[in-house]
Parts: sequence; C-alpha cells; structure tokens
Amino acid sequence: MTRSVNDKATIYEVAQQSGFSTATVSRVMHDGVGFSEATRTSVLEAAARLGWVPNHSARSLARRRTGIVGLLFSDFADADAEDASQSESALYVDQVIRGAERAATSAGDAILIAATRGRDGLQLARSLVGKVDGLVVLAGSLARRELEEISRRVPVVLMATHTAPQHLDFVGADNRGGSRTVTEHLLSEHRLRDLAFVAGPARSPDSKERFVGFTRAMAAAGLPTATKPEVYGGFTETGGARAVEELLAARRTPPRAIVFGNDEMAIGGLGVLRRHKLRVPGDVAVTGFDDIAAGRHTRPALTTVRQPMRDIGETAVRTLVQRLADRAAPRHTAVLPTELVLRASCGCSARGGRP
Amino acid sequence: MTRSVNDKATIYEVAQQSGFSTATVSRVMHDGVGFSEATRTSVLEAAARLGWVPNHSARSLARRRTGIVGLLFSDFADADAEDASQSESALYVDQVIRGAERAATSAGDAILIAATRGRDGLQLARSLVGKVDGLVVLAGSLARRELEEISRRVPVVLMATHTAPQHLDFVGADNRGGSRTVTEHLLSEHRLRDLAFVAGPARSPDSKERFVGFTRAMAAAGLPTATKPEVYGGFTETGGARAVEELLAARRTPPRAIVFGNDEMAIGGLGVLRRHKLRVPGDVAVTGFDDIAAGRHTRPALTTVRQPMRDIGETAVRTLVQRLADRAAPRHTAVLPTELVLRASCGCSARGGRP
DNA sequence: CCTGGCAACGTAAGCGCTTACTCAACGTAA
DNA sequence: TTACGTTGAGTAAGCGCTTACGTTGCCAGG
Repeated sequence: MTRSVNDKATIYEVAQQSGFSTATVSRVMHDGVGFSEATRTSVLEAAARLGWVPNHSARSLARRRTGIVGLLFSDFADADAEDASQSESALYVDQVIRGAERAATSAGDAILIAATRGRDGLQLARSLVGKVDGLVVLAGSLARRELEEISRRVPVVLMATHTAPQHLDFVGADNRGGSRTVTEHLLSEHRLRDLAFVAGPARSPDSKERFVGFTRAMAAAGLPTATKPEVYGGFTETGGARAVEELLAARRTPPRAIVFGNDEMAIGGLGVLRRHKLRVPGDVAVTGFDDIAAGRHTRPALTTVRQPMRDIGETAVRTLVQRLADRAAPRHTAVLPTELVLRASCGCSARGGRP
Repeated sequence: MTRSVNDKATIYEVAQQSGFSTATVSRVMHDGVGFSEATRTSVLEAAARLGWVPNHSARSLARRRTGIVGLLFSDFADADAEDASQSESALYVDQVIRGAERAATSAGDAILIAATRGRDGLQLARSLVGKVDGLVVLAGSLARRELEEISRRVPVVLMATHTAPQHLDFVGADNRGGSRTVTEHLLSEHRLRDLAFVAGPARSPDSKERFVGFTRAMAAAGLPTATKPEVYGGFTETGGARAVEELLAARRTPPRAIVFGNDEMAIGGLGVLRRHKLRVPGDVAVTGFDDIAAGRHTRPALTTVRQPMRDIGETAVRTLVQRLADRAAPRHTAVLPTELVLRASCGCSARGGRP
C-alpha cells in the first residue's frame, strides 16, 4: 500500500518500517509487555520517524471504549439577555468544568463539554452518548425521564441535585450543613436572635436544603421557626432586593440578621438595606451562600458559605471513572463539605479572619 | 449473530429488523436521499425499537473525521495556591470555553477541552491530536515549536496572541484599539492630561499592545510619551498595588489618571490610592481592562474595556470549522473589537451611562 | 419491443486499531 | 532424553460504521 506524504501514517507503516507486526507495535505502544527492549526501541523509532499518532477512532472501536467522558450542563447565560454572559451564576458551572477537566486529564481521559440551551437537551445528550464512555450531568440540564433514557445507554453521574433517579451515582455539596453552620455562627458568635431567611426559587432543592439548615440551627438554639421561608428571592440580585423590601414592609422592626439563600440575593439585599439607612452589620447582619467573586468586593464584604464546585466537578468525574471500571459496584454518593467564609457583613472583623 | 440484551444494538440489527441493508440504514440516518418515505419510517422505527445509537468511533473511523474539535488552554489557577481557584484570571478562559462550546455545538460538533499545567503541554496536545479534527489553542498553552509540531498533524487556530507561526489562523481582541479608546476618553471627555500607564508583564503581547494604544492616544493629543511603561504590575492585584506605590514614590504629585493594563491591577491600585487619601476619581481617575466581574463592585465601580472573550471563543471555533471544510483556504485572522465600559472610576456618573 | 436513465436499494471492501490464538525457540526439571 | 513452561513474536478476525459500485425494476422515448 502506497501513501502520499500527506496522508497520516498508520500502524501498518510503523510495523513495516520497524520490521515487526502490527500486534507488536500495538503492544509496545500500550501494554509494555511481551517484547524485548530492542524491539521496543526499534518500534518507537519507527513511530517517531513517521510521526505516527495512533488513530483514536480505530482504537476506540477496537477496544469498545473511547477514553472520553462527557459533561452536560445548562448554559443559563444564554437564556438571559446578551450581557448576561457576565452573570455570576455562570461561575458556578465554570468551576465545575475546571474541576472535571482536571480529574479527567489526570485519569488519562479527555473531557467533552456540552451545554443544553432550552429545549434541545435530550437531542444533545443523545448525540453525546455515542461519543463518550460516560456522562456527568449537572442538575437541571436534563429532565428526569430524559435522564432515565440516557442513563440506560451509558453510565451517568448526577451532580448537585438530589432529585434524581435513585440508582445513579451522585455528587453534591452539603447545602444543609453549610446553611446550618452560618446560621449557628450568627447565633452563637454574634449573639443575634431575630434572624430572617431569604429563599431561592421555591422548588429549588438547593434552596430547600439551605432553608432546612437554617431552621435546624434556629431550633437547636431554642428559637421559633416557620415551616416555610418568609420570602423568596429567586436566587437573583433583583429578587433579593425585592425580598428584602417585602421583609422590611412586613415587620415593624427589621430583623437583626438576614441569611440569604445565595450571594446574588445578598448583594441585591445589601443595596436595599443601604437605601433604608440600615447599617450592615451594625443594624442588620447579612450572610450569603456560594462565595462568588463579587462578594469579596461589596461593602461590607460578604460573609458566605463556599461550595467546593471545583471539587464537585473533580469528584464527579472520578466517580464516573470508577463506575466505568466496575459497572456492578454499589451506587456511590458523595456530599462534599462546604466552608464558612467569614468576612465583614456578619459582624466579623473586616479583614475576614476567624472571629 | 446473537447478542445478549445488554449489548448495545448495532446497525446490523437495525438493518435486519427493518428488512433493509446497512447501507440504507446509514443513509436514512444521515443523508436523507436515495430511499422512499416508507423505507425511512421503517428504518427509524426499527432504530427506535432497538434504542440504537450509532457508534461514533466506527463512524469516525469510516469517515476519517471525528466531529470533535479541541480547545487547549493553560490552567493558571493550578499554578497558584489552593484558593486561587477563585482567581479572576480564570474567568478569562471560562468565557472562552463557553463561547467555544456554543459555536461547536451549533456547528454540530462536540468540543473537547484540556488544560496544560506546567510542562505537560506537548504530551497533552499529542494525545488530543488523535481525538479531534482540529484544535483551538489559547495563547500561552503551547510553546512555539510545540505548536509547529501539532499544527503539522491537525489544523490549529490560535487565540489571543500574535506571537505565533504566521501561517496559522488567528482570532484575538483589539487590545491596542481598546486601550487607545479608554485613554482618549480620559483625555477628551474628562480633560485630563497627566496620565500614567501601569503595564502587565513586560513580555506579554497583550500588555505591549495596550501600552501602544495608550501612547498613540497620548501622542495624538500632543502629549509627551515614554517609549517604555513607567511601571509594571504583572497583571496581578498585588502587582498593581506595588506599581502604584512606585508611581507615587517616583513623582512629586500623583498623576491625574492611571490607565491600568488590566482590572486586577486597577483593583489593587484602588486600595493603595485610598490608603494614600487620594480620591478616585476626584484626585486620580482610574481605568482597567478586561471587565472582570469584581470591577462592577469596587467603589467607585471600575471603568474598563471589555474584551469579547466569549466571542473570541466562538469565532475561533467557527474559524476552525471553516478551515476543516477547506484546508486550502487562505489564512484567516480576526481581530474582534473591544468595548469601552464607563463606570464611576474615570469620573463618569456612578451609574455607568455614557457621559 | 428495445434502450437508456433514474430511483431505490444491496454488496462488500475498507477505515486503523486490538487481542485471542498460535507458534517457534529456548531453557529446565525430571 | 523427554516433557513442559516461558518468552517473544505473528496471524487474522473482528470492532460498527460509510460509501464506491453494482444491481434491479420501472418508465419514457424511439
């Protein structure tokens, strides 16, 4: 078989040039056993001389394994206006992507990413299924029944949500614990009693978990708690602002502290409090959740709870890799710890040390 | 050929079930010509019944095209300390990733991402080469000679740097123009004369370009300019702070405005100015570059220049897709316009409208 | 009635690897 | 000496698609 110089070399050329069979070439390239040192050298030299890079498709086909994992998420930014590309909520996913990339690369796999936008989720997921060995799916990017279909074809690990088919591997953050911790901090370190909670979307599992953490801390301190959040802010800045307005309108005196379901709402709330001439943390202490970058630059800087999104991404991919290695293993779930980040808005010293 | 239920269906089963040949099945799935409507329906039904998803590796092998493009970048965050995962510089890449993902998905391709960390760049790139049809490489992730090798095997488009092999497609932002525009704004709208420039790393092409834009604007206004930046801040927050200290130490009166090479340095500088009791923008106007999220929350909010990183990512992938379609086409380069973002730090009204 | 053209398929040869099976040669133990 | 295990390789059958060629049947034109 002759080839023009432009064609990429194949294992056959390498075999011929080195004087061995394709089987030996293949073994040298991967296994590392079943041949002598001299053979290895000779094969490697031939490969280098020809500039041969094994064709991944052929390899995958023969091995029935692609060495690629997929990450499916939803691109919120696109749903919004143009400049929403700067939206903070985006950061969330970006960290996950980074973590996933890292874990995949270090496992010797490559990672494919794809964002669902609106209605094409299933379509997209289907097209991925053929390309990857397994899929990490971020909460919200696929409906439950779509998940069922996809997970029947390929191993799936769910990320950041509990509302999922019970049989799938899962990785998430300890929303409840984080929320409880920050509430306890307000309660015991700062001796505050009259606390309010601003929830995210009513149906968000994360928001629910955070509310539960809040109520648990309150109850443990012997304080009365409602069964439902007082106000909802939809996890957005403007929603947070609106929620605080409602809160202030509904009470004769403002609460001594507001635990926000996330940072964006807290930032929105901060503006409203300022407009109402309420000092933070003097009159009202404020905490957020997520530790987005902007929270470090607000005045006062925002006390918050950091979710290890990057770790979550990493852990998710690692979990997937393990699953790929042993499809029969028991379901694996990981709830990663969150971290309390103390800054000024709760009443701690401005430069963020522990109190 | 019998198969257990667990095995994934192949085109052969679909062919058999539908009563047609594999060629027809293949045609129905992709081409859309050369068969009747009844045939299509029957094939599609069989495929659905079997839950068949075409094996991507086999397809790629036969077509000699993977339908996957790669994005190679360097993960700065990992080079730093642990908590650098929150580093602003990261955002840069994230936007690019998003844009690239979007363009790839909309072109019907999938996108593979990989981050070089330290020395393994070439290794990683090589492993990608076999998996993708083409590669988008972000500035700094590969050395020049590594680029040469890789681009010999697979089409490459360079992103965000000019210091590249001249024959490769290129996509970047108009650093020079953006810098010139923001300088001109200071000059003509705010009537400031005594401007200083804080550069990034001395060897950064971006920093150089921005300095050139600055000097061009100065020269056009008939003001004296140095051939080299007065001070360097390495594109970091602490570097920016240090640079401002130097600047103030070197002059008897502070400049009326400081044009920072990027936002991070500007944010660092803001702190130093405050410590020196200098009002921004009253005493010293300040501008940045990049429009990172944090810049919106500083006090005063930071006037800056937005780089369309997302567009750059999108354009890069689109360029690659075109290149793939026509390898002989002339080299394509795109320099995307930057956008002046006016906020309070330059002296414009606090709520960021045009002056 | 014959011929040519076209639409609608079918045949089967790859695509470039991996790997189960073989096999030869060479000890080594009995 | 014989039987047998090891080591270092080669053979060739896939892996599941795509697609260049054929083939068949049908219809219009001559």
